[in-house]
Amino acid sequence: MSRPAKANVSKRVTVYDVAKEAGVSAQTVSRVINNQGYISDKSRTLVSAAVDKLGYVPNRAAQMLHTRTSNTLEIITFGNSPFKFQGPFTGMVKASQDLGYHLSFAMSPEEEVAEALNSIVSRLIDGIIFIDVHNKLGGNIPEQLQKTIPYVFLGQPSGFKGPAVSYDHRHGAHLAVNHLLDLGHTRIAEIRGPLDDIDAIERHQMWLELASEVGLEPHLVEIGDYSYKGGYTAALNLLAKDNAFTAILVANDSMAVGAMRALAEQGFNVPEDVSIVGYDDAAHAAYVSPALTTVAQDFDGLGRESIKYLVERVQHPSQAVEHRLLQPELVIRESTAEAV
Amino acid sequence: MSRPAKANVSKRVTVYDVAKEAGVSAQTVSRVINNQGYISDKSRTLVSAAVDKLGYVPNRAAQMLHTRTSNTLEIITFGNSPFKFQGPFTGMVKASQDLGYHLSFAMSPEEEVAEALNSIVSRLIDGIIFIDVHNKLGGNIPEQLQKTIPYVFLGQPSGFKGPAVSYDHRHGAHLAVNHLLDLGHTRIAEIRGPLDDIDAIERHQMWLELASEVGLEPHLVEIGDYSYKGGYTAALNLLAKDNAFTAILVANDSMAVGAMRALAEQGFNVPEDVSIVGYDDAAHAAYVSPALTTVAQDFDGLGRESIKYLVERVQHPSQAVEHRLLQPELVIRESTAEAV
DNA sequence: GAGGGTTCTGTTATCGCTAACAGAATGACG
DNA sequence: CGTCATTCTGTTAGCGATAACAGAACCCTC
Repeated sequence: MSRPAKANVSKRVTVYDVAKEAGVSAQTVSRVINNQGYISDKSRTLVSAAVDKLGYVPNRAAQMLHTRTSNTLEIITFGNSPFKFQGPFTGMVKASQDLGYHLSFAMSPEEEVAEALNSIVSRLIDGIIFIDVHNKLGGNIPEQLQKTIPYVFLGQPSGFKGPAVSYDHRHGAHLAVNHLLDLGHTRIAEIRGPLDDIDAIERHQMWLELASEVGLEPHLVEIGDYSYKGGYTAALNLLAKDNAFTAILVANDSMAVGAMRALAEQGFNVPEDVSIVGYDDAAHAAYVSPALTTVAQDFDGLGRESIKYLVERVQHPSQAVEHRLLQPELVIRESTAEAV
Repeated sequence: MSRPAKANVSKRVTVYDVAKEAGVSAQTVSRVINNQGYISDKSRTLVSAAVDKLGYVPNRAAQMLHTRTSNTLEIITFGNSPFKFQGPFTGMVKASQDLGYHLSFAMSPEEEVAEALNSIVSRLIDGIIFIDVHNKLGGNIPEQLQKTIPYVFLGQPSGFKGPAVSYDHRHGAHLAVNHLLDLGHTRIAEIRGPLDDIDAIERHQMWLELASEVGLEPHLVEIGDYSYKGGYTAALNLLAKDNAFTAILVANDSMAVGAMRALAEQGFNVPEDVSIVGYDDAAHAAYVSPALTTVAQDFDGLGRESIKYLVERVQHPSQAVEHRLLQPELVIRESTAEAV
C-alpha cells in the first residue's frame, strides 16, 4: 500500500514560535495551554495573545508521543452486522464528546481481531468498546490486552462477567411474557430473532424457562431475521401449523408489524383474535394500527452509558469490574387484550 | 478538565529493541516495517522474527510526528440530526478501511465549527467529510482550511460547486413525477420533507418546476417530518383540504406508509383511488401492502463513494474539484396505477 | 582491475511537546 | 535580616520514528 501524499501544512506554528512571540519559554507556553502548574497572570495573558495572533494549534502527535495518551476511544464491531450499533451510535458520539474524548470506529472480521487490536495499541487508544453481536469472541479478549487497555463490551449476555453494558433481555422477556399471562393467554406462539443473535437467544431462553415454570408448552416457534418481511412470513408459517394460538411474542417491532399484516390478511383481528407483543419500541411502534404493545429500550441511553462506563474505567483502572444492566420497560398499547 | 489517567503501558517495544534483537539498525527495521527502499532477504527475515518475538507494534504518534500524517479521516456532522448519516455510515467505515485509513467521528453545533476544525488540525487529520443536513455552513469552509486539508461534502444541493458527493434529488423527483404523469395523473398532491432539509427542498423545487412546465397547479402540499406519523397526519390534512387528488408524491417511504394507512382508514384504496410514490426504497418498502413504488437510493454506496472521493483528493490534491452526483432509480411496485 | 551502477546498511538530526529538575523571585515569619 | 516556604520560570532531555545523507558491499562492463 502506497503511503498517502503528505498533507501540505505550509509551516506549522509550534510552542517555540509562541514562546518567542510572547517572550517566555516553551515550557511556560505548555503550562498555559494545559492549565497546569503555576503561571502568573502576566504570562498567561502574553501567551494567550501570542496563541491567538499566530493561530497556534497544538500538535497532538507530539503530545501523544510524550504523554502516551491519545484521548481517543475506539468502537470495534465484529462481522458485518452494524445493524445493532446504529441505535446506540448517537449516544456514544455525544457522550464521548461530553467527556472530552475523540471517537474512532472500526469494523473487523472475527479472524482479524488481532490486527485490529494491534492497530489500537499502535494508535495509543485509551479505551475500547467491543460490539460483538454474534458473540464470536465469547467475551474473550487477547491476554495481551487484558492489563493494558480498558475495554467495555456493549450488549453481552446477562451472564457475562467482564466489563459490559447491556439491556437486560431476560427481564424484558419476563415483562412481555407476564403481560400475556396476566391477560390469560395460554396458547402463546413465538417469532424469535436469528439463532446467532445473542439478544434473541436470551429472550428465547427466558420464554422457555417461564413457560416451563407455569406449565405451558412453547412448541410454536418461528425464526425471523428482524425484518418486516421476516415477521410476515413467520406469522404465515405459524398459521399454517396451528391456528389456535391467542398471542404471539415477537422479537422486535418490525417483525411484529409484519406479523400483524399477515394476520390481518388472513382474517384475524389484533388484538381481538390474537395479541401481539413486540420488542424495542421502535419509532413507528406507537403509530401503527393497532398501536403496538412492546418492550421499550433506550438505545441512545445504552450508547451513552457504555461510553460513560468506559471512561470511568480509563480514569480509574482499579475500579471493580461490573456488568451494568439497563432495564427495559413494558409499554402497553393496543395490540394486546384479554385472551378469548 | 483533568487529564485522564495515563494508559499503563508497561514497557513499550520500540524499533531500537527490535533492531538490537535482530542485530541491525533501527533504520533497517523501519525499512522492513514500511516495506520501503532496499532490504536484503536476510535482514527482512531477521527483523520479522524479532518483531514477532518481541510483539513490536509501531507507535503511530511517533510516526505521525515525523511524517505529519495520521492516516485518519474524520466525519463531522452539524446539529443534532444524525438521522441521515446512519444510512451511509456502514459504507463509509468499510470504504475507509479498504483504503487503509482510520475513521473518526464528531458532531458539532454550527457555532463550534472553528473548534472542531482546530481539533482536526491538531490531530493531523488527513481529510474531512462534512455532513451538513440543514446546510448551515452553506458549503462555506473557513479559509484557513481551504488549502490545507482536503474535504468532501456529503449531500449538498446539486448546485453546490465545491467537492461533494450527493444523490441527485432533482433527478429523483423527476423520475417520480414523470411516472405519475405517464400514468395520466393531473391532480397530484405532495407530502414534502422538513423545510430546512436540503434534500427535501430540492425535490420539492423540482416538483414545482415540472408542474409548471406541464401546466399543473401544485397547490396541495403538506409538510412532514419524515416519520410514519408525520405521513399519516399529512395525508389526513390533505384529505381535509381536498379529496379529488389522484396521487401523492411523498418525500420518504416511512411517510408514504403512514399516508397509505391514513388513506385506508378513510376508505380510499391504493392504488385504485390514489397512487402513492415514496422515496428511498427503505427496507420495508417492498413488503408493505400494497408494495411501495419508490425512488431507490443506495445509501451504503453513497457513503462508500464519499470516502473514495475524499481519499482521491487526499492523495491527489491537485485534481479538479467536482460534485459527484449519484443517480437514484425508480422502482415501480404496486402503489401506483393509471389515473381514474 | 579500474570505473560505475545497483543494492543494501548505518549514522545523524529532527518532528513538537512536556516531565523532571533546578533555579529565581517573592513573600512570611521569627 | 536570615531562613524557609511558596510561587513562578527556564533548561535539559527524551518520547519513537524516519528522511536525508553517507558509506559499504556487490555486481556488471570494458
